[in-house]
Amino acid sequence: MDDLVRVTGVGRGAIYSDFGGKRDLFLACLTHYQDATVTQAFGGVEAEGARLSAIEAYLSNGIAVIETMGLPAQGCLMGNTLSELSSLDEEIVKVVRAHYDRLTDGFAHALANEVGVSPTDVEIQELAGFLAISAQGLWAYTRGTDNINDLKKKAGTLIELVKLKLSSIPLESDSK
Amino acid sequence: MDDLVRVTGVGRGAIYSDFGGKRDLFLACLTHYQDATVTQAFGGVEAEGARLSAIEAYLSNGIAVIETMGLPAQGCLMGNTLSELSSLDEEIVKVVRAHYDRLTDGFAHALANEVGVSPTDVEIQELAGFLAISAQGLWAYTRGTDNINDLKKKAGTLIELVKLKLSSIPLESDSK
DNA sequence: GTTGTAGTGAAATGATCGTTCCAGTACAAT
DNA sequence: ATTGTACTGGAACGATCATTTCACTACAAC
Repeated sequence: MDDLVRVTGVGRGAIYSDFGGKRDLFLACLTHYQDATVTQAFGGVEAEGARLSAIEAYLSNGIAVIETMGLPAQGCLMGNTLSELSSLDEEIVKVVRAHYDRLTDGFAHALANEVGVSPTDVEIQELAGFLAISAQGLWAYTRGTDNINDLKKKAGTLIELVKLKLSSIPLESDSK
Repeated sequence: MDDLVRVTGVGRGAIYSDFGGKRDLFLACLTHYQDATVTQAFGGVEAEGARLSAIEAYLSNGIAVIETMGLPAQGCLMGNTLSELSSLDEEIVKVVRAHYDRLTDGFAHALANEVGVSPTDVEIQELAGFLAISAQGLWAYTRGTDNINDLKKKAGTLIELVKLKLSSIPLESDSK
């Protein structure tokens, strides 16, 4: 709280009257992170007509941002929150779960477009959920490394594996 | 610290004389976690002659333990620590990095055995590093879900993708 | 100009927590 | 029996921190 007062230049009283307290402030941060940061970074994957290239762009853009900010990075607020959750605050868990669902839906959307099947396809859903987990794992990893090329290669491997899997789901599509 | 005194039944003074303080205690916990918990869970992958089946067992055993302990789970201490690292304590970062390296080496060892190539093979190394990240992502995810079947499917997808990739590295091997 | 709203700046409160200290106890070694 | 070691139980200290309160200021509305 002291840090917030110092960094934002906003008075203590204003913070406590605008938000209820520390926990509510944090919840508001989570929501704002979803609306602003995640939408900014992930919106391309959720956009109409997005395909595998949008997923590639999501990863490489994320890594590019990290590169300009300098390693080690800060990771994803959602993933960090999930790993810090000791007192399992149901309201906060709900927000984090919604994030994973959002990632999964977005990935499924783009993957389905790529292959030309329904986003509700079981294999697509499962692959999308897996992508969400691996991506979160990657963002967590950025907190501990200082090797940007390592990061890029790992993202590349993720995309490569997804492509391999996609090519084994050949239905009514024209694939890239 | 109060919790530790209450739960362990060890006096406060003893804790502070045996370990230096809170930070040193935590570092000792990290080291002990490596020696005991990780070795217990991951030793099969590191064992001589381990192959892909050992990796499958590592994942399914981990999920089985989680199932008996009940969801949501606690995740991996190394991964949790990495995500909680705000004051980047170099000594602690070192331990967490070593954990990722250990996972990567272990995976590379088993993957190389599976395919019949050297563990230093570039593609094997990259796939192993990717496995480490995805596995950590999976353990983090267990902190937020209560769906054990979802977990099992995600682990299955990870293994499936690894198999797909392995089958594209056919050198001098007899594969499973 | 007055009123109302929103914010500042700083002090004060109360809780939490890491750490230290010490008197007393259990017990093994000699 | 005595000495030494290791530990307990609990008090106490000091720092940190979330939260509250309040006198004062800036400013828009009317």
